[in-house]
Amino acid sequence: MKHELDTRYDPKSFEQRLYQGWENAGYFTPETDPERPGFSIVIPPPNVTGRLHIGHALVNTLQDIIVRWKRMSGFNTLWVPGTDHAGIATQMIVERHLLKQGISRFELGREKFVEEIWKWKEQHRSEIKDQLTRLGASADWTRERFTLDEGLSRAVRYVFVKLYEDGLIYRDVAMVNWCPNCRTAISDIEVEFRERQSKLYHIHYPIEGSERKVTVATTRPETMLGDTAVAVHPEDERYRDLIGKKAVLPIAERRIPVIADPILVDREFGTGVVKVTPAHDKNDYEAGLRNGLEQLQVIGEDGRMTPAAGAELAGRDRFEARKEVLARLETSGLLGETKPYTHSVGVHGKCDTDIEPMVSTQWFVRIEPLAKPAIEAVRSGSVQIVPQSWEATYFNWMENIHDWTISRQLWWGHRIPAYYCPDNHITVSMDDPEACPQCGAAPMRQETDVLDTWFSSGLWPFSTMGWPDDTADYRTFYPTDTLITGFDILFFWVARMIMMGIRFTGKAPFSQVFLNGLVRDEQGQKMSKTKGNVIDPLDVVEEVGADALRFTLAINTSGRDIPLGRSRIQGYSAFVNKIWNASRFALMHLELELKDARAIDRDHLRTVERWILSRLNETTKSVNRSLSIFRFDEAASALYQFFWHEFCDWYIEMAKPVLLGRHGGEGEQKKAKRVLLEVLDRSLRLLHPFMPFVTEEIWLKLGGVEPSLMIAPYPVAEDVLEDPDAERMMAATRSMITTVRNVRAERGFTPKDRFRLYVAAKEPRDANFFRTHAYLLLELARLTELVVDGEPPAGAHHDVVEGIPIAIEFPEKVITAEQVERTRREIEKSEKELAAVEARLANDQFLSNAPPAVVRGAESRRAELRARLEKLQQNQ
RNA sequence: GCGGAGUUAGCUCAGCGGUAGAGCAUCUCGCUUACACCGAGGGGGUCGGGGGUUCGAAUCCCUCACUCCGCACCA
Repeated sequence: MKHELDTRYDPKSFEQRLYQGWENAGYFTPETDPERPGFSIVIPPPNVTGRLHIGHALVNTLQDIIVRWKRMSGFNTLWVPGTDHAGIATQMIVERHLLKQGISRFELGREKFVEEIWKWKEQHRSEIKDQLTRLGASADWTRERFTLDEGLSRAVRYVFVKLYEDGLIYRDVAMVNWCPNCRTAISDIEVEFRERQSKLYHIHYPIEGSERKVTVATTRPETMLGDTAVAVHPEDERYRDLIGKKAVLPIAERRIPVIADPILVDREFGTGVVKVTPAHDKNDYEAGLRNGLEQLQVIGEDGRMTPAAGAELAGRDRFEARKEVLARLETSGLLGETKPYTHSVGVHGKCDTDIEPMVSTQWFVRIEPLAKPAIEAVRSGSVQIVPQSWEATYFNWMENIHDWTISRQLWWGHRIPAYYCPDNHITVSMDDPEACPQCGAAPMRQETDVLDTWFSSGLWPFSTMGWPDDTADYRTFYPTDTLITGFDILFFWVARMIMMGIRFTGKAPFSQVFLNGLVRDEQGQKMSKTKGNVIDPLDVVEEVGADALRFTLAINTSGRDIPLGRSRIQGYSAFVNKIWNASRFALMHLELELKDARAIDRDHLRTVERWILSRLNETTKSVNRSLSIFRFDEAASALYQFFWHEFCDWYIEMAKPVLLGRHGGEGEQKKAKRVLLEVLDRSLRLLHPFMPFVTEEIWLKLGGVEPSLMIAPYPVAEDVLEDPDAERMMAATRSMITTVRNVRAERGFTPKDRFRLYVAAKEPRDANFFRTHAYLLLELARLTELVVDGEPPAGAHHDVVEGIPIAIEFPEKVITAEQVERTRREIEKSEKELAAVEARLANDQFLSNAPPAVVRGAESRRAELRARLEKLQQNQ
């Protein structure tokens, strides 16, 4: 029974059909059996803000490779998919979207606005699912989760209440990072620092009752309106006499004290005088607390000046106010020197707005008690970070961690389960309280703030498994095994999952973390819409199929950033095409189906067949090893190298004489077909995690026992298949063929010209091999005759390959200039190497210190070089 | 300022103590009945500079230079 493949590789004709088949058959859904060896992984939930980009394609391809590999390797495998509500980001996008239609969220009100976001979420969630489907992600959609799901929300609430009861969550007044655009507090890590060309302004503050002025320097003149002191160093002789006096704050005309503060002021820096604005600068805030200074808020939550800034400036934007303040200082002659100044400014990463340090009441997580065990988990190796160099970064951050601001003044997210009674007693509990447990008063008002989105994603590995309930999923699949994600969320997400996981489940949520790099364009530039160098993964899938994209991503993943361009993907789509065509060739000749094929009897195989099985075995070994250490590049390269350059270029070509009936009998042909089937079958299995679609489409035609390749066993190396002897003979045969082709071209013959080859095999075994395998050389090297152990005529071209002398007899003596030059260079090169090897072997230190194997290697290399030189010289 | 990574063929990278590699690009020849998204062959590198350890260094150590990425600071 013959199965054929279409002449053309057309991924569109089968990719979606196959995925549907897998999903319908339930292959993505594991059983909940705690007894079976399990493997689980949770997706880094993409934000429901929009479509997936190429970075998502990368991280999900890598997860799918591992997941498919583990599933085929016999593990009860679960990959949990899902999405993140992404607090600020989603709220911002939907708000902008509605504004385009002329609707403001404030008109809509909280409830209606949140409803709008839910609609948006549903649309994008399904779009994301569709995209992952197109990539071939074998995730269990029956277990899909969303961070605002009922179950996950319960986990969030449980954790909040627990941490509050344990004293690890507290509410306090503090200086936080405020985004005037988003009108919410954000945590320290959400602030990004941007280098900016700015100006440093010097401002003179007159001293009351004196002619003296002190000069301060600032990049933010508008904040001077909120100054409540001027500080100098207590031991600074220049200003010592001013301590305790008053300075007159220009414009505001307020009197503010000159104070001494050794912590705030560095004598060496600038003028040695610092303006102190406790309400709008972090250091000043602390100095204010130390010195009992007033906090005067001159910039409001909206980034506009408050009435405290003076009637004329109130309501003006902070940057406009800056210009105004400068103009006024200029007229009053109190503006000093203005210097260009480069410094970093903190901005909100999501909207690029300058952060305004602001004093406000917020909720915080006391982080140190959580961080300590999380540091220990990595230090002890119970959580392994790959590549390991990230560990240093992890420790550095975790050891200097600050309390985490978790409240957000947003509408979209988990509302904080804290309730205030009319007397402002706070109650935090799992259930909504009717009346105040402390004073009995009612009604209770729930806190309007929501939680930082990362608070819920920090629970993802166990909240998705049904925790805090003791569910079958939790027992079977938690802790998860591997986490694959981008290094950019190591602190945002990975660290928090480790902290929360250990605190609440007593176990680290995963044992290995693979951090992948950033996908960049071919020039190594970051991809961005403004640069126009973005690659949409779905466009690529449309063009060349998911398999080519996946393989390209995998073969470029070593742990560092990945340069990616269209031409690169094009290159690997050629490989997929090659697989298709080689399989097509094989299927034209195969008659047996896999399920009817008997085990291969290795003892009766030809050397070529033993050789390709040995190579395949080596490939199998290396692919499994590489995947186990996340070297996707190594695994993919090994497969590429084997399939294309060993299987296609050599094995298939060598099998053709037998398959096409030009050599050997029917018995030989049967054996060759059996091996061809074996190699194709195993290759497809090995390739499947990387290219699930094309391998499945072909493999289904091989008639295997399993209904799908994705649930067929992954190959494991078997030592019996290793065959150094066959490898040696094939290396010699290949070298001979290459040498003939080579010399033919150098001497100006065309591929059609045929010659006689003399092989001087000393060992009877070798001689016998070349006699029985003469057909290989005759066909592939295009010979007229192969003479084993005969005397070559004068004028033949001599060489030595793999220690075996050979000679090529030409019909006429043609020596091209190119050939002479080439021989000269060959000789020169060999002489140089021989001199080096001889020098080494003459060195007693080398002989006594180097491992015996290395010495032996050098000796045989010397023998080979000597023999080869002798032969090459005959060619001159 | 602290920490990390990088500097290998024209490009993008692998190799990390024992004869310099891959993919792409380039050049020559070939449409040989799986594949021109192909086949065969060629050219191309003193492995960033300098020092050291070693019988032996692209590979280990020191140092310098440049690039990138975190974190901190920034009157």
